[in-house]
Amino acid sequence: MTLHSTNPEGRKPVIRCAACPIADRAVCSYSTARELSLLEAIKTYRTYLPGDEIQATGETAPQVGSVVEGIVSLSRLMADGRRQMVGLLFPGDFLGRATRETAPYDAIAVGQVTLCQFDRRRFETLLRESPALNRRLLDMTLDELDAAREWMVLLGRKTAREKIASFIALTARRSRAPETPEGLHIALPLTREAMADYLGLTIETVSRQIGALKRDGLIILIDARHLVIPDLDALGAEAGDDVV
Amino acid sequence: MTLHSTNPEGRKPVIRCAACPIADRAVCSYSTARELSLLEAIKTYRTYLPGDEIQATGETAPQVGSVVEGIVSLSRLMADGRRQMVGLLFPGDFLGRATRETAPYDAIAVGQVTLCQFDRRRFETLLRESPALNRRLLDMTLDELDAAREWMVLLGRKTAREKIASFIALTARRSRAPETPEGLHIALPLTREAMADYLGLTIETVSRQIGALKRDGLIILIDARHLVIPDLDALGAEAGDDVV
DNA sequence: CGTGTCCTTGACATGATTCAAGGTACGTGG
DNA sequence: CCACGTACCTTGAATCATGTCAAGGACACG
Repeated sequence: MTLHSTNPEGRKPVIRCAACPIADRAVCSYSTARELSLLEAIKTYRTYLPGDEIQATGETAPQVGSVVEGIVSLSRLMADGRRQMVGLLFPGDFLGRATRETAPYDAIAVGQVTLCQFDRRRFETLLRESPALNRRLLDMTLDELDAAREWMVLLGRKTAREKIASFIALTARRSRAPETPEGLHIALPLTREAMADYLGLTIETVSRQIGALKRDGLIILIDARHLVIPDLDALGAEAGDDVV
Repeated sequence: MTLHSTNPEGRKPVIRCAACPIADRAVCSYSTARELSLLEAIKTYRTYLPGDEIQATGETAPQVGSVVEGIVSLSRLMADGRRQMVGLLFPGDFLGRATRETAPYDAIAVGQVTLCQFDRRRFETLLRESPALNRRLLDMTLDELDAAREWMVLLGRKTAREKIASFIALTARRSRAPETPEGLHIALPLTREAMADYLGLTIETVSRQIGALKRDGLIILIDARHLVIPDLDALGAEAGDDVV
């Protein structure tokens, strides 16, 4: 089945697990070769275009799976249109909840996304028999919980400037940024609007605070979505985190 | 943590699991009688006084366990003294992480607290062999993650008035409040300061918004810590949540 | 009583939002 | 190839919600 459509959205040929780029971080990373072959038998790949809604609030998802490429945002929309992002999934992260049918937030593709998906019920069956999958899922959920709690501190107590500095520092950590003589070169994966929704700000405030960090020499803007961090420690100091 | 021999802080006689008030909600609620007897063999009870630090940020906890009575707050303290609460544990909730040695936040007793504790390493041994415990822990962690994400929406996007209304409505839901002819009668478990830390506000703003809800007839204050909700739906409408 | 903790209220300051305008980059159709 | 539309981003001025600072009240406890 090596048929590609012109549209990048849709099903894709299955990659062998042995060659999977996220094999060391994904939900299957504790699994034995035998278990991998069971997973391999039920997995399908699927790609989404930027802005595609992968799953809507309250919608029953027939599939769960791992993010292989790209970034997925999880966000909650209030009745009057206010939106708050509640999570950002990077490659290796798990999307969907094996033991729940629905999720109380929207999953939206940020940029182009490839997922390695499993039928939810078949995955759940495997889960019931596999301590390795169970344990891995628990560990990943604990990591997500830690990340959510760290974000609660940011949302509840940090200033706009600290929020922006935190986000840029986080991006630098998450994307192995190439180091040049001038500093770390990073690409911002989100639009100003998505950043605002992640940080609990408006897009104007995001724009102004990025401008302020630039004026203060903490970042060097190449264009709206690319920048250089001359001194990551100095930027981190603006983020208001105590040493962890 | 010093162990006082004087009541009420310290070790307590072990209650039989069969008579446990949180048996239906705790981490052991999926377990068979046989497994319960294994847990019973390693459990100890311990009580804490209001304000006691049950576990400090980064401190290695030799014990994990369930909240039996009282409320435990989880909070993060920033270097300059700003504090953000990142979770509230009610009876039945699990404190501590079986697969991690430390936690990045302080656990503090709100009011008097009784815990049913297990030695972390022995608990982990049981966990490795028990699908029921594993599954229950995963489900509870997913619930905590949902709660954390709901709180992110509150912290990032709600107004002070919505935050207060949300908190009072949450308290009404969590504590089976007695219904009187005038409405639901509830006790606020937190001081103004703790509410402020939970909601990402200052204590003055908390106090003013409670006053505003009172003036608008949405709540009737009995004293600073006790109030009546004449119409929970009306209060809920102030909380800014869409129907869930 | 006096002292400490918790809570409330007022006056004022300020950080972030809102409203408004314009700029840049990019793709599409004429 | 250019004009146009659209999405994304920036900037300024005014407003407003919330924080800050300050004072005092209520209550419990020794």
